[in-house]
Amino acid sequence: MPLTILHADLDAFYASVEQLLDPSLRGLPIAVGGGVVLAASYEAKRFGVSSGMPAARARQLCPGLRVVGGHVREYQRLADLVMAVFDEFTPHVQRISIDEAFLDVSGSIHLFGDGATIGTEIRSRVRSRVGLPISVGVASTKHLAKVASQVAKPDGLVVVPHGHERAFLEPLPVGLLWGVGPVTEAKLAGRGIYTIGQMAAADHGMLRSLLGEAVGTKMADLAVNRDHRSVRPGGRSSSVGAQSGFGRSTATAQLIRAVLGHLADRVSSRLRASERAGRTVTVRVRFARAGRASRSVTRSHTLDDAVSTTLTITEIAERLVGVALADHPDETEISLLAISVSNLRPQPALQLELPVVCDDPLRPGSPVGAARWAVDRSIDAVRLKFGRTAVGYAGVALSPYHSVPDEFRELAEH
DNA sequence: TCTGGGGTCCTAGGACCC
DNA sequence: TCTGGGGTCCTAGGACCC
Repeated sequence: MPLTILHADLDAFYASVEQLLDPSLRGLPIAVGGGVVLAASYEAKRFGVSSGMPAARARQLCPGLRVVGGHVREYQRLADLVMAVFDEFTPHVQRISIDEAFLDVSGSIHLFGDGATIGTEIRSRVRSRVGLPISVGVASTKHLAKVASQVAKPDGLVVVPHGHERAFLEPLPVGLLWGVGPVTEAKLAGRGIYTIGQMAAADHGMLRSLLGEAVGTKMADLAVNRDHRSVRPGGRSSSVGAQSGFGRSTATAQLIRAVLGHLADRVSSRLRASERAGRTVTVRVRFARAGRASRSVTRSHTLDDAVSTTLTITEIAERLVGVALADHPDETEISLLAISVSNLRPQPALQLELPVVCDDPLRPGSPVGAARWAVDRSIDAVRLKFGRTAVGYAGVALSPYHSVPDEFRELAEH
């Protein structure tokens, strides 16, 4: 028996929430974001406005565009309500971002009806209870369900009947395949491949040499709807990171320290909140030079022990940025810094009190690490009670380098 | 107009071990 | 002494997704 997989995806999510909260925005072209567009309503998309675009550019394309601020808390709350609707049909729900999920309803059909019936009912409940439009794709594999939901947008349902998968895929552009972006699309176009059908007919060896072993094999499989991935509930991220863009600036020690301090604070407090720590610290530096495309480099360091203390991560990051700058002596201006911690493992709060875990990885045997744990735990506790801005490290909390308000940063979290 | 921020996965070379 | 193969880990970069 073929499986029945649904992919459910809220339409223009942030923009739809804003229109839900403020009825005067309904039917109007709107964009959510500050300097850049995080989401555009369908009315705005018709003018060519898309996410990731600078707001100034979006206004040029769409003169009547309303740019609205983000109701960050509402996004999370409403998305969670939608996910709760999914749970009513099956426990096999895999959330893949704030606003979309896969559902394996194969075992629910005898209770609720076939995939089309369940998809229709989900759309109806989300509309009536939450008030948001949602598109649903129904198919026998995850990948095809995802393609179907894209075809269904906006506010639609597309069912791909079993046995008709390849006929459905054949005429569609390769860009609809999950994993095909601008670069891959251009490479395929160079071989005269524009549709999924053309890709299915292409020589597999050629695809692998053109796109690389893994991507080539995957594409050859997807084009003929070979997709054996199952819907897996849960799953935590395998890295935690933060970045900050601040416009072209001279790379002074003060700037670097202030930005890294702030980033390390965000990353480490999130690590501790999820009771995790990581062994690998990675920094990214984006160089900015007038009249030339910016480029970024990364430097990473893997420690013997996992860390999650603010000051330790700050110090490692500072050292790594120093290495990156030393490797590029001709670059004097930077426009972005990022810190990411990976190689994560559980670190229960209880363990934090143990001296052996508190060892300072930069200076093994040093009691400094233990003191840092205590300070971080205290800061976490105060913030839990009085809010993030109540307390922090001097020079971090007072730093002027906060180009984007923290609420906006949290848009992309989770 | 190269703009924001938070992620995943893949590739390729080198070190190291068996 | 040289040769071979396989596996794992680390590092840097890049494509892609929301």
